[in-house]
Amino acid sequence: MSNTAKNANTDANAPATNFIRNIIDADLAAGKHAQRHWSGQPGLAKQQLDGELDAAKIRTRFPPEPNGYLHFGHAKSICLNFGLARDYGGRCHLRFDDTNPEKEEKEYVDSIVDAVRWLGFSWGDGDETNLYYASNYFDWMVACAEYLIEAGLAYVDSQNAEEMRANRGTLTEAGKDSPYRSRTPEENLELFRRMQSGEFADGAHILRAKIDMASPNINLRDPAIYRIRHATHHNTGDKWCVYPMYTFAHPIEDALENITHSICTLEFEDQRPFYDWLLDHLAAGGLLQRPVPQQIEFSRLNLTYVVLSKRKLIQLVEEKHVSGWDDPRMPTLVGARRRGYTPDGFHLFAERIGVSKADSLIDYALFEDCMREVLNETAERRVAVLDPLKLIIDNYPEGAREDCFAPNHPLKPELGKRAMPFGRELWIEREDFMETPSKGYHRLYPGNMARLRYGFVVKCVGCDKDADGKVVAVHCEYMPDSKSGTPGADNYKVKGNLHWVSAADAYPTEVRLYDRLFSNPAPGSGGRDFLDDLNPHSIERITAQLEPALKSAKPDERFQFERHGYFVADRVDSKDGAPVFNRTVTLKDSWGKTAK
RNA sequence: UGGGGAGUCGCCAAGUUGGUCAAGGCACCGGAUUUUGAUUCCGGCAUUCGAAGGUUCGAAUCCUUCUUCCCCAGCCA
Repeated sequence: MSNTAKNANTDANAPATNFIRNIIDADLAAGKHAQRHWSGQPGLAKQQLDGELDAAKIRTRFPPEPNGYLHFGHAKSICLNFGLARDYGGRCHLRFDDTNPEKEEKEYVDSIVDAVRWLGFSWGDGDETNLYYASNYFDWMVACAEYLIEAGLAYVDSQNAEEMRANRGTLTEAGKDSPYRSRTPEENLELFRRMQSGEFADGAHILRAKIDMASPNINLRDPAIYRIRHATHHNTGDKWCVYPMYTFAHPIEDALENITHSICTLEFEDQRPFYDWLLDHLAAGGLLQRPVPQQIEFSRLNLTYVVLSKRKLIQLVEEKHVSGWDDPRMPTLVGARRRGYTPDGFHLFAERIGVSKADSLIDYALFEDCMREVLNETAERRVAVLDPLKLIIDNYPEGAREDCFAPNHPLKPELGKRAMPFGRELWIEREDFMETPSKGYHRLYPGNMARLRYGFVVKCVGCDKDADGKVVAVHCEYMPDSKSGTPGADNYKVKGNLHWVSAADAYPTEVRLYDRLFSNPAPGSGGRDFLDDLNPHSIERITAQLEPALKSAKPDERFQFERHGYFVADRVDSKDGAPVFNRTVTLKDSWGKTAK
């Protein structure tokens, strides 16, 4: 058969193919990167060439700016970059792109390291390698800048910001050359050195690449590459008062680190010509090793019912629409962790959404389904009554108690069973009783039989109501020979199956029922303020009655509360022996859909 | 009006050397199993690939025109 390619594509275990993998496959086949040398550390060509051939087949990198918390969009990029390195026998570097001292903080560095680790990735051998900072490359970057100056490819401009903007032209009109554009290399070098020495105020001068002020691509109209900033940097302190721009710094960072495939989002596509221009000149000058890295762009993640823009996320936190960056409703990784979402769920999600260059809006249901899929496999089952209604078994002896046994995981009998105390008075869900049942309802209603899961079959005989007509207790009679696990228990054929908790043994505690933060699939669409689309019911705090075993749940421990969904013991608010729970995601509910 | 990208089922997304190729997932709709109305399991779900022309024996894949959407005028990244 000659259709192995086809079969590879239909193999469920094969990683999904995408345009980036196609590029890498082709590069590998051509041996494009096979001759790169690697000294074990980032460095200029001279240093790298002294090293061995790079053992890493490819090198990718995840390059966050440490100026905020990572969110779901970053998770996509992390899974992509680290996943590619893993699958191709390569390395993925964690690199902090910290070239702007005014925005970046150490605190964010730590939280980003945590988040990437939480997702299950590591960047080197023993985590001590391949964790880099762009700010550690400043000496090399200055060398690159000075090379450009000497080669007549960069100049110091002394226009102020407004003049520069005015002379940049517009989308349809060419820009005008700066009056300082023709300074000699000697003059430029001297000025650039004086910029470095701290002689000038912020904004007095700026180093620009000398390309073409009439380029139809605005990014090529002599882009700024080095600016004066008298600011303390989180990593380099006060060593520098000039800092490179992203445009200039990023390609060099990639090249110094032997990155083969520099993957970024679509908005950087226009900058690729400069990326290539820069690296080609620096390689031609012998500063950087060839082949130089290749920038590849993919479309960023958009999710229904979610906002991912940094500005909006900050606004949610600062205006207290959420409790903080780690609010379980936030699409941040710290929020996801508190919510109970799992790293494996993110991996699955990243795999399923794929990678392409088309603008996309992923259905949040897909994300939730991924989480359910891994949680269904991994989470132990427990019982919780979220909206308690008293069930009294009239024919069960007062004061009597016995144990019922429930499997911890229906798919994994090896996880054993646990005892659940059973007694005359139980808590059941209010919605598991209807005085006058709707069509198709097969739980408790007068005259109907249903099984108390893992316990007995009971027959509903009536209910008690208060003065307002509200049901306050349900009465039933149990069938003593129907106990789950005993011979003959299956003689009773009932459709209804409800969960319950012994009232005398229950552990009452707070449970937060989280739902989507926004009620509109596209928050803020149609010109509305996105805050107007906030879902007023995104959190509901209730006191639930849980089975006693749940009292010893540890923070971050995840469970399926049967018939409800997946819950996690909150890592922040749980006390020892007194956990509170967050709902991660509900179970699918085909009845709830049709019944309402 | 300049430049750069993208338009394949409700949502993603394979396919891009033209020939049973319209994969797969989510959603949805059936039906079977089920002590979670969950899971699992079967089955259904694009004569059509933004539109219109053209080339060809044959096109989602080539050509032409048109159209819609996204990004770019920070000394942010």
